[in-house]
Amino acid sequence: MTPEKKRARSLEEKSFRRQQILDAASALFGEVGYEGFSVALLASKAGIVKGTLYLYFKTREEVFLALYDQSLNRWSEKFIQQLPESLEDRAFCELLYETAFGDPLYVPLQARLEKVIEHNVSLDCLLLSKRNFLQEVDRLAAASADVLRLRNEQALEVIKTLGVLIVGVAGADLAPSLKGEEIPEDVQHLLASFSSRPIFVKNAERIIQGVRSD
Amino acid sequence: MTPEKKRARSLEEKSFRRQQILDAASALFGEVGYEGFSVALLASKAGIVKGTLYLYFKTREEVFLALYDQSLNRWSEKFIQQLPESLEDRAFCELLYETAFGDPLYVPLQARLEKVIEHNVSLDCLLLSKRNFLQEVDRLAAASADVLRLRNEQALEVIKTLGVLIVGVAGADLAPSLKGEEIPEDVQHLLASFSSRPIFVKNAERIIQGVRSD
DNA sequence: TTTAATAACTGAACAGCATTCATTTCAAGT
DNA sequence: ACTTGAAATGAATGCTGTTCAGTTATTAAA
Repeated sequence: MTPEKKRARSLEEKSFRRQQILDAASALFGEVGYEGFSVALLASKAGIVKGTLYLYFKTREEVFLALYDQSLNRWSEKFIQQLPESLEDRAFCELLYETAFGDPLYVPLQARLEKVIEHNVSLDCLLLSKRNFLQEVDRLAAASADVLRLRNEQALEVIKTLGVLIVGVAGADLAPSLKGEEIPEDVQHLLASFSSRPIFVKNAERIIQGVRSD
Repeated sequence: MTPEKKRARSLEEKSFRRQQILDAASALFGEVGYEGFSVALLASKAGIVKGTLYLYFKTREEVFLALYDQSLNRWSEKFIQQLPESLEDRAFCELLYETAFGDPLYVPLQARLEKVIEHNVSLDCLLLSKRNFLQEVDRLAAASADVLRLRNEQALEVIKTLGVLIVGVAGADLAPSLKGEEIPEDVQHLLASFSSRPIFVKNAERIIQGVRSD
């Protein structure tokens, strides 16, 4: 748990310690999820005490925001890297879905970003995050424009809209907490009809086609 | 604050008291929003003490869930009632957006439903809520089928998908907490380009057209 | 090598939260 | 008037994120 006990004096050491905390947070999130997450657990996982955490992050939510920024960049990178030269709309949507939902942090954090995380964060952090977001959207749009044979402006609209759709379908799937429960037939059927993957893929396709034919 | 001090003995009186609490919760939510909401405030607003609240709701989130169920029914009712005999796709989407976002509770609660509220709620309450949801979706679909000249199955898909889109765009608008802050030009521009209304209307239209031409 | 200054780090304390439960209080039935 | 059962209470509990006066490791100076 505590690979480094030395104090962080230089800027380098400090940002290394900061990243250590974020790595611990990432691991903890994977174990207990958003709801089970606590500052006490994070501190213990990172091998420091709670007080030290607040030297590196002003609030618990700033940890999540930093985690979100990293997860967005990681996903964006991976998605762009996997994009072939050309792709059918359908396959494009499937790849986007798989890579986004494949990331252990991106979708859970994106889904809670505006309504939960951003609510307890300094303006500085928020602006930093928004600018990073803007940059990644631009990168994604530029990469997608070629693949989908769209003008850059159109690709930008596609990326923005599919981001919105991701958030929308993120809530659709059954909460893991209910996985073991006894759920009656009718409700089980309802939940199945809201399965996120087909909803996303089908409608993402419709949106791309809509943008293309404008 | 305390219009009724008498004890609730009969089932009627109890469900009346329950509704009193929900009304107080609704008013409180309007004043302080989701983040500012607390059980202590709610109790004081309802003219009872915290302990009494827990005779009527097992958890804080069950209050929100009950509030959500009512808001869904209220919005659905209002939307259906305002539907004319026939409507262009665009106007249909606009009406849906206006009525949904016009309700003071529906969108804020729907946006937090799966990722926050449902997390601390008994299975009974959850099933009740899901069944109510299913029923309202069916009502909405039936009413929309005529108006949009779609088969019932198609209308069902449209309603389900637009619900997802509502959740997606719900996070898009600027948090009210930042309304007064000094936000730089570039970020302001970014946020403006994510304004929920045009995104919803435009893409809802595309989705309806997609469903129609399947 | 000893001393002084700096700031990273600590951990106890705090205020606020949702939730619980032994006790009190009230209204209906006898 | 008395008994009874359940509604209502409010103090207590255990948890939360956050703060800060004090401690200690580290570097720079003497």
